[in-house]
Amino acid sequence: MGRTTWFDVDGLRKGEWTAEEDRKLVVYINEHGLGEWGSLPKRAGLQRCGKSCRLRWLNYLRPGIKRGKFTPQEEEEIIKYHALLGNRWAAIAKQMPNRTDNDIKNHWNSCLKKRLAKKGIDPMTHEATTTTSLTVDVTSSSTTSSPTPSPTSSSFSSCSSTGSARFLNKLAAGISSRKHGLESIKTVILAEQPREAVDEEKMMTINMKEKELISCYMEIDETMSIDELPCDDSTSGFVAFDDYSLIDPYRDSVYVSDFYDETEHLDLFLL
DNA sequence: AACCTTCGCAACCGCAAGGAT
DNA sequence: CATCCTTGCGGTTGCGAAGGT
Repeated sequence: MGRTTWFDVDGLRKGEWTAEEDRKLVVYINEHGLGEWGSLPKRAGLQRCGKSCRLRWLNYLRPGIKRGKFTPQEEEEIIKYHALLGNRWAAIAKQMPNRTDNDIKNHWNSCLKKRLAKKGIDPMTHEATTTTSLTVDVTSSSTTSSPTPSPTSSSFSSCSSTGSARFLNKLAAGISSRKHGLESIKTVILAEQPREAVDEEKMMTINMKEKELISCYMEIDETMSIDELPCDDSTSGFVAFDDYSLIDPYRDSVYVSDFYDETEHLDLFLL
């Protein structure tokens, strides 16, 4: 199975990889390590573009890749992480180190998405399609009507509420780093919003959201040990995503605890 | 047996972010 | 500061296999 082989205008080979090409790539990387994909093909004696080599290595040749059928447990994991992270396949793949993002994405698109839809669950919101979907947005007027938390009713969506998630994440990052006062954080973030997006009503909602976020953030005591962090707590709605960050799926937000101040960690969640 | 449709998956493409110059 | 280059990501496509009629 695969694509037919052809050559582009620069004489670079496209389409299916041969066993000989795979061998050359593996031998070269084993000898010289990763990096400099642009010049790698020439040095490895391959008539491919660097991008193609990189993809082949990451999705197929790299050691430790698990191939073949997904187990029910893996499928459950994908659904769980998709509910939290949306279509961020690379982020999901980081939680499942033996599977590639491409593999996960393919399995989701060809199988899991349809399966959820058949069950009456919206694959994007992970909510029952028969009930009204509640998606938090900075434009929403009410912030007090979060649904009863349950692992399958998350409204963490990467599409319908991208703006609000980005806003809240940046705010959380700003608070977390304590580099700026709240007002300056807000000013910076609002400057990034499209002009028409910041009307008076939205400002009020943002202010309300800000207070809500701060109060939520304060629930995390910096003196807490990792084990004491809220985890799948039906009262708070927090889900401990890893040792240092919490997701509040009902507010499309991520909170990073204060004792971990490397903001790059938060990048995983930025939409 | 022939044809059509769906599935599964490897690979491509365009875009964006970040670093180097 | 601007431009170029590299790397990484997500959406989409192409195509053989499998299944259905």
